[in-house]
Amino acid sequence: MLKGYFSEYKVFLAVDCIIFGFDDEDLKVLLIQRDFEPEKGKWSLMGGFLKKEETLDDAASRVLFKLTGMHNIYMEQLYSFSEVNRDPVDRTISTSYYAIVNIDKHNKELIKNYNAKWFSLSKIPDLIFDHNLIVDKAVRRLRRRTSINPIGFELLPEKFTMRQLQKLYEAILDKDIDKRNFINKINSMDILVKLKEKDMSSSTKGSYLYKFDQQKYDEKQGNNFYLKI
Amino acid sequence: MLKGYFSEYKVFLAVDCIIFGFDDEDLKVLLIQRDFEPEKGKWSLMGGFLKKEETLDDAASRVLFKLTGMHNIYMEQLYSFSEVNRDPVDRTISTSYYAIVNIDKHNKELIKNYNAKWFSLSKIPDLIFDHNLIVDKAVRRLRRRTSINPIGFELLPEKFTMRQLQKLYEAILDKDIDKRNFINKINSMDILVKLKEKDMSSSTKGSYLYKFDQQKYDEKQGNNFYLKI
DNA sequence: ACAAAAGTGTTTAATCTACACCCATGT
DNA sequence: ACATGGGTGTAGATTAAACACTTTTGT
Repeated sequence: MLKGYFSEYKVFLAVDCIIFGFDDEDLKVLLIQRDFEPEKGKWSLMGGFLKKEETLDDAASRVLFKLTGMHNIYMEQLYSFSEVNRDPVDRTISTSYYAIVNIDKHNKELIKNYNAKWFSLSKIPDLIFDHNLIVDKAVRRLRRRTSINPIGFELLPEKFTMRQLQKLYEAILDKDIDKRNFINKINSMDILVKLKEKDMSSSTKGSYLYKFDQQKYDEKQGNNFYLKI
Repeated sequence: MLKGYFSEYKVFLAVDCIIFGFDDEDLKVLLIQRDFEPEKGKWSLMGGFLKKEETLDDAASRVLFKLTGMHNIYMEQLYSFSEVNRDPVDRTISTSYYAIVNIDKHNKELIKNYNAKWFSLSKIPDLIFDHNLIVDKAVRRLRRRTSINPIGFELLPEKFTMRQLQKLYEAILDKDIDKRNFINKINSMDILVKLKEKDMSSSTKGSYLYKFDQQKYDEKQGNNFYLKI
C-alpha cells in the first residue's frame, strides 16, 4: 500500500460554487444555464476543474471571478461530493464552495454571457447531477454559520438599515424575528456603527443607516457570537 | 470552458483519517509510523488513495477497517486539503475524515502491523505533510460537533458510568465541568437508560451504569441538542 | 388627519452557573 | 473509624421571549 503513486488512480476534480445573494426580500442563488453537453439547457451551479498550479480555494476564486467579475468574495469550502456516477461523462469529484456576494455589485454583462440567473431559494429548479443536494447542504451550512458568526454583511450594501439587516436574517433563517429583540441582539454584539444619515426611500420618517465595523468585529473574533436568533 | 474533459488535469485523491479514541483519561488519536518513503519513520495519519469504484466515504471506511478491523465506525468528512506542494512526491489532494472508535474494540494485531500508536492530544508529534493542520481542524470540529450533537458515545463501552461520560466530555472540550450541572444537562436530554447494575471498579460504593438509548435519540433527531457545556 | 414604517423598554420565563453536604462500602 | 469516590438540589444571575405604543413626515 502507498508504496508508489504510479499505479494509483487519478480523477478529475471540479469545484462547484453556490453563490448566495440577497435582494431586500429573498435569499437567492446564482445559477447558470448550460450551453454545452451533457444536460445542455439545464440549470447548474457554476463550476470549473481544478488546474495544475492552484489550490481548491484558488480554483473557487477563479470560478467566482469568472461569473461575477469580483475578487475577494467571501467563501468557504463546503464538502466534497464523490458518488461514482454523479457525472455521467466521466468520474469527477466535486468540491463545493459556498460564496456570499452583494447582488448589486457583480458584473451584469458576465451574467448574461453565462445565461446566469438569480433564483429564490423556494424556486430553485431541477439542477444537473447532484447539484440540488449541494445547494441544500450549502443552505444548511449558511444557516448554521449565520447563527454563530455574523457573516451576512457581505449580502448588504455598505450602508444599510436595521430593517434590511433583519429581513436578511429572516431570509437566511427562514423565519420571522421580533424587531425589538433583533435590534437588542445586534446592538449587544457591538459591531455596527450608527450613521447620522437616514435612508428616506422606505418610509416618510426615514430610517438610520448603519455600517459594519470591521475593526470592532476583528477585535471580537475568537469570541464567537452565537446569535441565537 | 468545460467543453470536453479530455484536456483537463487529473489528480491523485487521498483520504486521510483522524481516528479518535478515549481511554478513561485522555482523548487520543491513532497515528501510524510510516515504513515507506517519503518521510519513512515519521508519524502520520492513516490514509489511502481513492479507488475507481468507490466514493470518498467508501474509501474512508476501507482505510478505517484496514487499521482497526472495525466496520460501521462513526465518521464524518472534514475538509479537503489541496496545497499544491503538500505532498512532495506528487500533487495529491487529501480529503480528510474524522472517526470515533471505542479504543478497546479495535484489533490490536493490525495496529502492530502498521506500527500504529495512540497519542494523547497534547502529545501529538510532528507529522508528515500538513497532517498536524488536519488534526487541529478535526479536533476543533469534534469539539463543536460534540456541543451540538451528543456523538461521543462511540468512544465509550456499551455500559458506562456518568463519571466516565463526564470525563469524556472534559477530555473532548478540554475543560472541567461541574458534576451536578453535567448530570442535570445529560438527564434533561433524556437519551440514556439508567441500569440497575453498578460498576464497582472505581469506588467502594459503586456507580450506576447507563446505556445510550439509540431509539430515544433517533426520535429526538432534528431537534439538535445544543449541549452548551 | 391619516397612512406607513421607524423607533423604543419592560416583564416573564427559561436556562445557566455556582456551590456543599451526605452516602455506601472496603479497608 | 475513616478514606474514597458517588450521589443529590437550590438560589441567584444571565439570557431569551413575548409583547404595544409613540414618532415622523409625505400625502
